[in-house]
Amino acid sequence: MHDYRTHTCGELTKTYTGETVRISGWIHRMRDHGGVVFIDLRDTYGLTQCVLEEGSDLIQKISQWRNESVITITGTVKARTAETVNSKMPTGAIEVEIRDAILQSAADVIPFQVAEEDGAGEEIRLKYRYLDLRREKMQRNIRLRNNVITSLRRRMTEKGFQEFQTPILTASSPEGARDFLVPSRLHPGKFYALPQAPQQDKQRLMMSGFDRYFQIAPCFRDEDSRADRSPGEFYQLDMEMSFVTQDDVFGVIEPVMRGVFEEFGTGRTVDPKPFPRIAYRDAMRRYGSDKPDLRNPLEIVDVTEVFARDDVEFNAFKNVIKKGGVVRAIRAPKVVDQPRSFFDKLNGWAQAQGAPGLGYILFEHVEHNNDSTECITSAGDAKGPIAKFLSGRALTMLCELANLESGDALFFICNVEKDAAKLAGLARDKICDDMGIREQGVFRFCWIVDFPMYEFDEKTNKIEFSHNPFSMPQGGLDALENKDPLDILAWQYDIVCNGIELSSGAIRNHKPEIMEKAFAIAGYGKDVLEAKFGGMLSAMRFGAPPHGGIAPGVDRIVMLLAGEPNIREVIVFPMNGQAEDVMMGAPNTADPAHLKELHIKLDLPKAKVEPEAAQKKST
RNA sequence: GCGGGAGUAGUUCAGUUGGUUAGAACGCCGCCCUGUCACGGCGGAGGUCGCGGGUUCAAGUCCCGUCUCUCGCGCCA
Repeated sequence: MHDYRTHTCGELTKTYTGETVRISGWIHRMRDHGGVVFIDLRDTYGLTQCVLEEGSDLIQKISQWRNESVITITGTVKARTAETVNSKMPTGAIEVEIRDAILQSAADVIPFQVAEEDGAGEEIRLKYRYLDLRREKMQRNIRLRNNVITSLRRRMTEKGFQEFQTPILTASSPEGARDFLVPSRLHPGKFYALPQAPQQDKQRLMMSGFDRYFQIAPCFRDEDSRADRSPGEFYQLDMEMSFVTQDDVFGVIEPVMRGVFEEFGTGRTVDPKPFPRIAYRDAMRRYGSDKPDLRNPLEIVDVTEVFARDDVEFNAFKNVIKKGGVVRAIRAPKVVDQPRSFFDKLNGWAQAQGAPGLGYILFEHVEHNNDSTECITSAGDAKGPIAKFLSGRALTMLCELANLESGDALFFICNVEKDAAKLAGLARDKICDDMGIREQGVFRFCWIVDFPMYEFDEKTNKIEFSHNPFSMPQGGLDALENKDPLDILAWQYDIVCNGIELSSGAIRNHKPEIMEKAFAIAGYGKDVLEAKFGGMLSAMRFGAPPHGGIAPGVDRIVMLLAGEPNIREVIVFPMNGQAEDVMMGAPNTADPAHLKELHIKLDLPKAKVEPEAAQKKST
């Protein structure tokens, strides 16, 4: 018989009755009835009830073992009597009568409970992550992650993509996030950078003629964390393909995303229609966001023209419009029966966001004309604090623009365009959740396309790349030479699911002359370009195929599928919000000899914490 | 860097207007219990109320400072 197990804790059923088996695992729970003792033994596959019958000479020994100790049990599989069957457990029809038990590893008293969700805080869960990971939910999440990654690999491989490994020790990229640096021993004063993404590597592979690349790629960015952004490092399904247009990239990745969300959606559905494509500018106008959650049925409409009319007296908006501002409206359907507090709370919320308030008009009665392209309302049918400032014609225009029905309300936001769009976007989500009308049980995908190539940076007063400087501008060199830079669009796209940005991608620029011009517009001379991207430019001069790709975030995909609001719930050993691994003690000091070898001298800021307190924390 | 929330037993939390010995559940320890499966019963131990200062006859509670965690903003091509 095997030293540790003949079966797992998830597999024994009635068909094994009478067999002598050996199983190993953790003591999940113990129920000591004095004469008879039950042990739920747990491994990653399941739970099996083991029983010590009355009179067993093992009772004395075993009843002293603590939960989470690792033990090996040898015994006989017995069918339970009808009254004692537990139909909630897959192994609930049997139990193992213990003949022998070995304590493989005794557990101290555990700092939080493994067998139940006791609500332990994240700090302590991360400190004892190996205990936390034993819990059912974490086992399920991490297994899901593994299954998702396996599925992604299979789907990409089936489409003819090859998986590559690209360097971890690589060069700093001047654009984008902060790099993690690694000092070089052989080259004093020089540093490697960890890749923020294998962006240039995958382009080099296309230039190497490999045609279809993918990788479950580790990416490193030294930026602050968020609930959906793990600190320090994360994984992407990175892919790139040659001789393709934007449609070709969508044609490959859309079925992969759809497939994996259908495969692991467990009842949640994906709309069978192609993912809608929304131009960036439309997304900002209609949803106030470049990552709209399409489960939210509310849309934003521009009603600036109504408030600019001479027969509208609302000067609070008029004065902003005169200075170039816009008015955006959100239609809230069928809210006529909402209590006054519904509107007051939203107003208070808007003020907390820094807005003067959230004006609204409640349209009690709206009549549609026969041809149904027009609707009318009269002043008496419009209620709310700002209704009195609008003429009947203006109110009718609002009805038409927002396609209102009787009982609907419009909420108004007025500001310069960028701020109005942003607040309208937030208000759109706030109103949706207050009304409780966000769609449940679905994954709503969309593509955001036609991102602008450049944007005006108000801090530096300069034109900057708005996204990836390697993207191909729509219209190519001609557009760069002849259009207003701020009007130039890029072959740059995002994929969004339920309001979470899963990925950015682009058709890349493969022509050195376009690259030079693109960088010149952003104020970078040929020398800068040559210094920073010399290798890439050079590769472009030896026959570079047109190519493009995308890189969906694996952690975010798993997070969505697991239904977790926090990305750290789907990562085995995440760092905390301060990018520390509290269990491993990373980052940590280096000993002087090691630093010397790396030619590094420290120039530390003044200590923020008393040394004593810092020491207390680290123990 | 900025803003919100939190910090009380091993864990999750309660703690009134500032007023007796700071409580509960789970966990832990001891005893009892022959069928439970979140077993049950009895008893017990366990607290620098994050830390420092202040107000007060009296502070978990009020004030100031500070640290930590978390959410958001900035940042994240």
